[in-house]
Order: sequence, then structure tokens, then C-alpha cells
Amino acid sequence: MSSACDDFRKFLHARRLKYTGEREAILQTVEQFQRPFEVEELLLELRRLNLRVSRATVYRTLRHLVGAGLVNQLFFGAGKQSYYDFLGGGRGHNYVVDVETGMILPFTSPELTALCERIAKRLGYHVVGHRFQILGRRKEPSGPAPTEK
Amino acid sequence: MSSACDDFRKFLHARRLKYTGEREAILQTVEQFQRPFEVEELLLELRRLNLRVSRATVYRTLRHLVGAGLVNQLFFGAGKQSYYDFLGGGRGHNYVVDVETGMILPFTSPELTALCERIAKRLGYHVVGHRFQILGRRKEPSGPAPTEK
DNA sequence: ATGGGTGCAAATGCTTTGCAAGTAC
DNA sequence: GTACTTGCAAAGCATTTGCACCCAT
Repeated sequence: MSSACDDFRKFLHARRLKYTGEREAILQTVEQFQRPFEVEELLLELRRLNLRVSRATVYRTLRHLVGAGLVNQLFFGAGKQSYYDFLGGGRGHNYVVDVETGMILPFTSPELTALCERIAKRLGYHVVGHRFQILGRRKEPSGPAPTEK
Repeated sequence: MSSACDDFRKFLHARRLKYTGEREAILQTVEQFQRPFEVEELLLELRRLNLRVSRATVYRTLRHLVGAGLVNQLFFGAGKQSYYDFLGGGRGHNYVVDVETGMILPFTSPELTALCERIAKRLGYHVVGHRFQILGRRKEPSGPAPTEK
């Protein structure tokens, strides 16, 4: 069993919540994603794998996974779906968002962590977490873009 | 007239949009806020000043102000109201969010700007903008908290 | 046995939109 | 005169919730 499953089990047990088949199915499917995903995508993947879980349960479980610190939730606007990102492989809470394609590229930055601490300290706060998105546009590999018309 | 008004006028004119009384009223009221605010607060303030503007027009105008770069929009989750922040006085796009009270504290950080550039460059992107929130908990000024109970 | 979990459908809450009448340019 | 705007109410959309039944512990 994955360590994430174990962590989740412990998290649930500590608050007298139950480790159900639905919750296990969701976590295992979430773990497969190699990139941030939307609820709709997760539902499709669950159905593809013949795992029957309702939309409501997916939302409820994602909330627990976020609470457990196993998954990060990204906001892109009111009325827009949240993205969720499994925090495996040392992944942090930092993303480059390609403003042209919408692609979301996670990255890690120890400098950023240090910067958070420094700023929070200056303002009299303890760091509990952070959200960081760089909005960017892909650089042309070289030379001007293909001739416009 | 404030420079922001002027900027907005130019922005609108450049795209053949109109500078109406409603838009002016909204911008001037937005400018008064010394901190990030919700649409609901803005509406209340407009009514207090006897400026009649509909909710729909407030939303439509805020969208233009964000597009013009005069106002920043902060997301806190689907189904949660956006906050808006007038970008005056060198204010950037960085905030400390008090996880206990919900208070939103803007701050500036030249280091962060530099860090964005460095990271984006490394990944092959041009920086178009960024969103940064530090989630924090207020430090006790000193000693343990006042006796519980 | 029991307290939490699930699916369904309805509800919620922020934001957007269609439309008819008004107005900046 | 011609678009663009406005206010209103209705629609839209992601997410949450009430409820009756189910199940992990």
C-alpha cells in the first residue's frame, strides 16, 4: 500500500472517520495523475476504471485529502473549477500557469519557502501555508515567431 | 481627477468603450478603500454615497478594472466571493491571509518579483503576472495567551 | 449496534447573461 | 445615428447539503 494511503488512514482514524472503499478508490486514482487535474477529469478516470463513486463523495473526499495535506487545491476564479494536485514526490504549492494554453506546471523553490518565512516574520505572522502562481507566456525557442501572414 | 481615472479613461477609449457615470462612480469608490474588499462591501458603500449602480454593472466594471491593471482580483475558492484590491500606492499582488480572522494584508516584495523572473526564465517562460498568498497565523506578542476559561 | 458514509436530487451562492430601454460619442 | 451600457430578472455553474439507506468499526 502506498504511503499516502497509510497517511490518509491515520488522518481519518485520528478523527474517528472511516476508511471506505470509495475513499481508497479516490486516493489511488488521484495518485496516478502526474499533474493537476479537475474534478471532472477525476470522475471520468474513476468511471474508466469502473470505480463507482458519486460526484458528492468525490468532493467530500477531496476536502479531506486537502485537510490531510495530501492534496493541494488551486483556485483560478469564481465560477471556475478548482484544480487539485497530489502532493507526491516532494511537490510543493507552486505553479507556473501558461496564460495561453492554461497548462499548469508545478515547480519547487526552496528560496520561496525561505522568503515566506522572512516576510511573515517581518509582519508578525507564523507561516501556515502559501499559494503561489506565476502567470507566464512560453518563450519562443529562438528567432521571431513564424511569419505572421 | 485621479490618475487612475485618467488611466481608465484611456483604457476604455482605446477599445471604443464608453466612460459612463456609473464607471466613474465605481472607480472613485474603489479608490477610497484602503484594503481588499468584496463586491458586497462595494455595493454598500456605493449606496451609502447615494450612487445608484446595479450589481451587474459593478461586476462588469470590476472586470474592466482588472483588465486595465488598476485592480487586482483575489480568489479564495469556487463558491466564495472574490476580493478586489485597488492597486494604488505601489501595491503589488502579494498578501498575507490570516487563517484565523480572514484578514488580508497586502505587502510588497522586490525579492519576490526577482524570484518570479528567475524561476520563469529557468522554465522557459516570460512573466505576465503572479498571485501570491502567505497563509499565516498571528504571533502572540509575548508570553502565553490570556488564561483560557 | 452505531455513528459516520453514500448517492441522489435539490439547494446554495457567486457571477454572468438576455433583453429592452437608455446614453456616450 | 450607432454602438455600447444599464438594470432587471433569469440563467449558469461549481460545490454543498438534506435525507433515507448502507456499512466500517
